[in-house]
Amino acid sequence: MASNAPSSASQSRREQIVDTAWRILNAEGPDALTMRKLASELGIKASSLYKHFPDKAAVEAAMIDRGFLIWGERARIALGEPGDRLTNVAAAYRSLAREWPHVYRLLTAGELDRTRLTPGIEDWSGAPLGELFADANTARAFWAFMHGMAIMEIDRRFPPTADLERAWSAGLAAFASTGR
Amino acid sequence: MASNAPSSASQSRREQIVDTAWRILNAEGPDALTMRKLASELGIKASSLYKHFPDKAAVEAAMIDRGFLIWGERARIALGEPGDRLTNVAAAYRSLAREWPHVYRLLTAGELDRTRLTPGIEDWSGAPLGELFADANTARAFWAFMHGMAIMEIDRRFPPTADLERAWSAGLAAFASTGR
DNA sequence: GTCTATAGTGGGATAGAC
DNA sequence: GTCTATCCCACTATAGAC
Repeated sequence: MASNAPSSASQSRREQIVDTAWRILNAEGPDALTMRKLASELGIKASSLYKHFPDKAAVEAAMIDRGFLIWGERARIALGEPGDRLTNVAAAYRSLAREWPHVYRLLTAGELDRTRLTPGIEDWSGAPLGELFADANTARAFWAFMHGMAIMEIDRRFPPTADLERAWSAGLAAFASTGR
Repeated sequence: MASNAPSSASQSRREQIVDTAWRILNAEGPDALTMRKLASELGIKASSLYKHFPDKAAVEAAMIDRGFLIWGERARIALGEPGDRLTNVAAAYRSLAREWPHVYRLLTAGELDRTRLTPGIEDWSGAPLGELFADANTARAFWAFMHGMAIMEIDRRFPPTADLERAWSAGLAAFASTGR
């Protein structure tokens, strides 16, 4: 799978910072993502970061922006692929969570300060789900199912003996038989 | 609804501490739950807490134990009530999250250090869900649906215009038509 | 845009007396 | 079981020089 998180083309300093923050969060988790560590990985001092971002929350918001962008792109790709669209979107969603579990939690856990995000990005990233069902309520229920499966998998909340492929299939079967 | 979190009978000091921690977490969120604050609400000094719990994580584990106990009790009550069992269990689950959102997050978000919990409490609390479906995989999918709905509601991830009652109903309808 | 230096905050936890 | 006193840590953020 092509990883579209760390772009390798020439980047602005801001993009470099977000890339590095993404990498740290992914590799070592949220406690490791400090302004000191972030600066250190970039070879500068923490105080220098404040020339590029007003505060730490702004760095995190930029990561969330990027995450929503990636999800929206992948969801649209999944809709265009051959086969069952529900299955394809679910597979794309799950693989995102498994690929970047810490980033996935940053994107989805807790309340969201939408004033710091690119306007409309959240709706844009979720729009493909609306195309899967005739009814918006069913689309939301399906979204909740996918998120529940994804977050419980990466948080290891299912019993170790659980067969998650089959659990996904069971949920997909339930929603497949509903108003589409 | 009877609130069974803060017991009012005579309590051990440990129980008093867990009660108070539960109340603080609920009222002010996780950042407010510090050992200093917890002690202050009890009228003692933070250092005294360490005579009752080895560290802060042990206090949190005791809260999680209590949360699982409450959920297991309520789920069993819901199974015994008249009407559709799927609907009743879902309503009990949702009301738990809405009643104590911060505690709900403590119970369900992130990885869980099971070595600190009462052995078996997690399985015991989740067992009633297994009785709702013939297939364990469908039960897990339904669990994920409920958790997704609950956490996204308290984290305010649905659009403000969303009708959550109808989204719950749509999901319940999907699972109702599946192998029971 | 980077540095040095530092302010300011708050937290978890321990030692030892009573 | 509670206290006082204290340690030690880590973090975000700012001021001002270069």
